[in-house]
Amino acid sequence: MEKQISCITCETKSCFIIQHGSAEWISIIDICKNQELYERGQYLFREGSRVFGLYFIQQGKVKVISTGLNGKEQIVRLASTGHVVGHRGFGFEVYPIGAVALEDTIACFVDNDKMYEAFMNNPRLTYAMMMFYSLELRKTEIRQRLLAQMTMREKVAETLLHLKETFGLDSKKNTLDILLSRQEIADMLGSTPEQVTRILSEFEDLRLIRKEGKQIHILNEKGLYDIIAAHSMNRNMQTWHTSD
Amino acid sequence: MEKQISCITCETKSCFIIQHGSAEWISIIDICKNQELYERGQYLFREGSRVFGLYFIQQGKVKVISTGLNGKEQIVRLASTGHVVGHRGFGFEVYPIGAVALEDTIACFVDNDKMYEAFMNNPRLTYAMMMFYSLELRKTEIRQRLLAQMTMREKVAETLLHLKETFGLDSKKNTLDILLSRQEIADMLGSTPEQVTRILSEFEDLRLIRKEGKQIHILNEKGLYDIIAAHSMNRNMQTWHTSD
DNA sequence: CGCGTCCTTGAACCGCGTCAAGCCAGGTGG
DNA sequence: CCACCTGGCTTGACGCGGTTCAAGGACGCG
Repeated sequence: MEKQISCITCETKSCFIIQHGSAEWISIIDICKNQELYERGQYLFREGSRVFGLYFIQQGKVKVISTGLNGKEQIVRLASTGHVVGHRGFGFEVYPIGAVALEDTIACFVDNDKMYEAFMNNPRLTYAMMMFYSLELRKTEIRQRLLAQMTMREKVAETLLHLKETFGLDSKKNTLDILLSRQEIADMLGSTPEQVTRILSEFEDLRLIRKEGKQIHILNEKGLYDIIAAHSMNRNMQTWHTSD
Repeated sequence: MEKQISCITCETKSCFIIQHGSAEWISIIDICKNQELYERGQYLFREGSRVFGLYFIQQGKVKVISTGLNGKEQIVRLASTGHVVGHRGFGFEVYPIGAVALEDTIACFVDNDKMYEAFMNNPRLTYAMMMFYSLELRKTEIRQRLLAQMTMREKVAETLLHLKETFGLDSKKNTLDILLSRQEIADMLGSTPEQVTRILSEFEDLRLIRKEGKQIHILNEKGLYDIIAAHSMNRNMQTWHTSD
């Protein structure tokens, strides 16, 4: 797949480059009018609210959540610079999920009509978008197995590796370039803060990680990988990292 | 959304009608050359094999499986007459999943090139297919929460309701019009046959269901619903039923 | 200094997976 | 027609992992 799939004209000008390998969109919506700043903790959109379009994250980090059983918050996906958010609602009446900024975030909004127009005029864009959904579907499915069949130890190990892949490391040290509370990590796994703490402490004892303040420093990536591999055999998959 | 989205010409002639409500394709591929019969237990395609195209089920029932951790079989989706199978692999090298006939099944195969050609020539078809993927994504996600947060009791109750929605009831009685082994039900939940048996027996004691031979007769649908609702609060969602 | 929030650790409970034994039905062969 | 065997279903006992509850500690903030 070549890189530049299509240029659609927003209000002013916008261009999406689809990097098919990572299945994420890097938006060069530099002149987009609908740019907006969301502060930490602020909602881009809420679960159940009407769908007006898609959000392209230009800068920042976002968690995509959905309210699960007995009010538990489930983190469906984490997204950062260059990712699309809101596509899970595209074509529907209301959003099945909400999106919250984890840190100050700049996002660009493109409304349904503009997207639809672009899709109708450019089959290749539509096709690319379809493939994007297809990939999302696969990732979600991989994650599904993760939730269904892994132990907590494995889930935590997997999640740490996933966080590294998604957000990378702080330039200074190997600390993950994302700050999540125990509660938030638990929300990704469908578990509890206590359990997360326990397992992280265990990993620290095993010299797999080190806690530095609230940051996490990965000492032995292969060790984490082994924890999963020991039980799973096949992790020839990309990370599950779904999107919304 | 209108019903008839597009007619693409297969080798001979074929026409897909997308019923957007159910997000399933009813294929009227009556003259399609690539029709083929698969007997119970036979694979339509296997996990890891090359992707050549999509399968439209004209008659029968199919389970879509993927090999999970430590070799456990995970049932990703059940499909029956009018459904599409294989779209999870579309656009990729190899299938991430396999499909097995649960009973004698007639499926029609359409190859990648034909699909691609149709997509390029008909943006509305592509758009509709994209929306189909989008819906699949939602369903998979709902199922994700199910696996992550429900207890086994709730999962079994949910699955019974799901089976009823998907396959309906035998005309004679309220028995589910699908025959699954305990093992297969367990594979849908990421559990074990023993656990499924236990819970089904419990449900029988509660007069929620009755076992008639190998068939299951649902006596009190609302009771099953209550089991889920008691703990979940909001089940304002469609069934999760994902596809492959 | 005191308060709130989050993290940490311990202890008790319980759901569920595992192992093992018994049961029932269908199929086969004597 | 019965004896036997086989495979799936059922039920019980047990142990482990994980959730829950509760108490104490670390840190930031007014």
